[in-house]
Amino acid sequence: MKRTSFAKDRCPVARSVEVVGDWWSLLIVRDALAGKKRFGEFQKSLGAAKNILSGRLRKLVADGVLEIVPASDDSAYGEYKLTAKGRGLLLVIAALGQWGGAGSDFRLQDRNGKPVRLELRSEGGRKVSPEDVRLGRSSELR
Amino acid sequence: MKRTSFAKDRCPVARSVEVVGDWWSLLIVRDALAGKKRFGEFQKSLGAAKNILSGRLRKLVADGVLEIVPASDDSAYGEYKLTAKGRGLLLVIAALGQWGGAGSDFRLQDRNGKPVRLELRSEGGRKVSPEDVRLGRSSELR
DNA sequence: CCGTATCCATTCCGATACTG
DNA sequence: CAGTATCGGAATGGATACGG
Repeated sequence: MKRTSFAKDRCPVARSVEVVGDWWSLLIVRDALAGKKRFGEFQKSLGAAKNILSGRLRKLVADGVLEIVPASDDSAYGEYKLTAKGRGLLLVIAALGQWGGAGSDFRLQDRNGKPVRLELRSEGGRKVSPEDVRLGRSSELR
Repeated sequence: MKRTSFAKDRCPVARSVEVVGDWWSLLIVRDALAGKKRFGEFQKSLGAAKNILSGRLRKLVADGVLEIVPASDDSAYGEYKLTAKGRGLLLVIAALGQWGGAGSDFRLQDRNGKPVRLELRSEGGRKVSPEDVRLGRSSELR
């Protein structure tokens, strides 16, 4: 009676959910994208118990989202850094932020501080509204 | 010793996670976006036990992601339909799909069947790469 | 076919104490 | 500061049986 795993699922959404489809992982990635690196920073920001934070960080490292780099400054301990794969989650975080963000202070900005938004574009670069988008046939989803 | 809730968190990512930050909810939304409407369809597609599927559906309805509409064809039972808010999750699903989608058959397409992708654009409509995007200052995140 | 109710195993979470 | 160890309670997940 094990928990069903979607790791091998053909649907990429399911595979993603397997990795970041829980509470803490996404918030950890959010903080990492915001520049946090140290165990203590995450703990303070998230308010999670150390044991569970420890477990999540380990899992994220195992999944290739984070990596531990020796140390930037002093400490004998390493820092948690997003891998390229992990940085790819920016799109997911951004989408969640936009969705939950009506009337909030969430912001994405480019290097010059200009606001950035997520958009759907079709091949030629034409903007597409969500109502006009379809997922592939169901058979392609699983 | 209750589970901490992020529903009131100032960060929209956290609030979103509160609603769809679990396994099943996102997959249910995925299926709903793909056109599934009936209890049985979800159950078959997800392989989830009926009790937990029931609970998730109820929660998603309570959160305004799904609604129950009388019936399209025959049955005395209703169908689960995405609300406007729920359809907004397409961006999230799309992001997850793109992220987990290297070499898979996941597709988004517009009405004409042309492929659609998620992109980051700054104000003027200029494309921005993920590496060039920053989240607001940490203080804005929580 | 659409759920609800029950039972049990597992996993998760929070607090705290402890080590280096 | 950065974790590991342990513990109790809560929520989740799976199977199955039952009722509309």
